[in-house]
Amino acid sequence: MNPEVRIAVVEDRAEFRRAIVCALNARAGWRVVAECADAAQALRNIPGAQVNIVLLDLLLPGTSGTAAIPQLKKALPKVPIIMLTVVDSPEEIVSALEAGASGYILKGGSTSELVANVEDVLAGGAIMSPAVARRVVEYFQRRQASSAPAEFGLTAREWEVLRLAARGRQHGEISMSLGIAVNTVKNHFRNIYEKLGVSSFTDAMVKLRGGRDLLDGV
Amino acid sequence: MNPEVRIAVVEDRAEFRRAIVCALNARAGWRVVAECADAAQALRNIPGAQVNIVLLDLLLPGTSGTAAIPQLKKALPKVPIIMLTVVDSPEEIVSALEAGASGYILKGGSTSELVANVEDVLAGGAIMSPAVARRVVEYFQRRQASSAPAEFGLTAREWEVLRLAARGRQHGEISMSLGIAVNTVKNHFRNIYEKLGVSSFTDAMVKLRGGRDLLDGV
DNA sequence: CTGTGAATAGCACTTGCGTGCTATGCCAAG
DNA sequence: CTTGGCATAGCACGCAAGTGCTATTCACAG
Repeated sequence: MNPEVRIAVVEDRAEFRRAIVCALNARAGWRVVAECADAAQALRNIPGAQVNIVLLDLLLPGTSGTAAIPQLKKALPKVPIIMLTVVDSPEEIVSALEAGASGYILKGGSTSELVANVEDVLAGGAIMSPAVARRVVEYFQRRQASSAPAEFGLTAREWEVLRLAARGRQHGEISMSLGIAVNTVKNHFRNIYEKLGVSSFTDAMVKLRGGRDLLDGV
Repeated sequence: MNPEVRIAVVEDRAEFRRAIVCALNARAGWRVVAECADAAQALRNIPGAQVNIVLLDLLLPGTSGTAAIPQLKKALPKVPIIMLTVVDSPEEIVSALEAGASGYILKGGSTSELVANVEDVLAGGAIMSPAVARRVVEYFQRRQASSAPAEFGLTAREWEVLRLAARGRQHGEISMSLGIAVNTVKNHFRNIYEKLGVSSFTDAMVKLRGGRDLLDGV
């Protein structure tokens, strides 16, 4: 029936990419017809390659994998995309699925699992490994009750700074309100970001809101 | 390590319940210690039965399985619940997961799959069969596509840009996702800010949220 | 047919944000 | 007493965000 399953692999780390490609090529009837190291290559090479399925890494140099999904989907609406990555935060997973990914697998599983997952997706299903499913479930449960504030270990002063910023104040205004230097405000943000594992104010808000975006309920 | 895995099964159709119970009891170290035909029975019998995991049907006489989840969770916060049902609508699946279910399996799979899924959940994961995962993905993608109409005189495109930013995306990522230039993204923000009478993204969020700050409800 | 508004895009520029690094004073736990 | 966490502060640098301005295309209403 299927003359051939044509696969594209997008992954920046060459050794890892090779390993995946080998595992996939080893299966009869499958062939990796496109290997790409970043999003730009992917967008250039994949549309013309007649692929049936795309394996896409999330952390790529330049454009992130998630950002590339909508464009890949626009060019190839019917080709399923599987995310294959080490990133397991609920927010990233949900973003990828919203963007159009059909599956999300964490690196670290065996190659036989990978092959089985690809089969599932080709058969019209979607796949999430148990670890990924767990993150998705966490996402739902947090958005439901936001019961556990998670208490990221922020100090009272850090919360104070955050509250003012959350009301639209900028660094200079915050420093005036609290009677401290702007540099100190910046240091508080620095420490907050580190504790939350983010690198921007907006990301911090999303994280503290349990993944609910800033327009939730508007 | 584990002296015994104690399981509860809630399912109204007796024959089906028997089949499940047999399959689970057949595994060494597992024992079904509670069989219930409806939610009321479940709430009466399960809390005292020292169970490690609950298999719960969705369609039950009287209270639905989903409605029973929060109460079971309140009595036994740490005991995972797996939904086992024929209902595969995205809304029902999402509701169950929001309510606190750790997994969702469609009836019709083999008993060996069932056993494997229970193992995954006991190991701390969450599980979704490919068919269920597919529904969840559909849910996310519809949620992203369906958009609110203009209430502040903002155009559809402007809302689209805002929503991505509200999830923590920065200008460059937004431009990639929408397939437009960064300058165009900036222009959209420019117009948004003018319409709202603000001059920063955070101010725009506060304004759109009716003055409620970004940490409201956290 | 023409005007208006939306979406697109570019360029130059300023400002604020985020980060890397260092440093001091304080206070409580060990 | 010393260690460690917290709050304080400074400086320099790169980059994202926001601003001012212009311009093209397209659809649609007048």
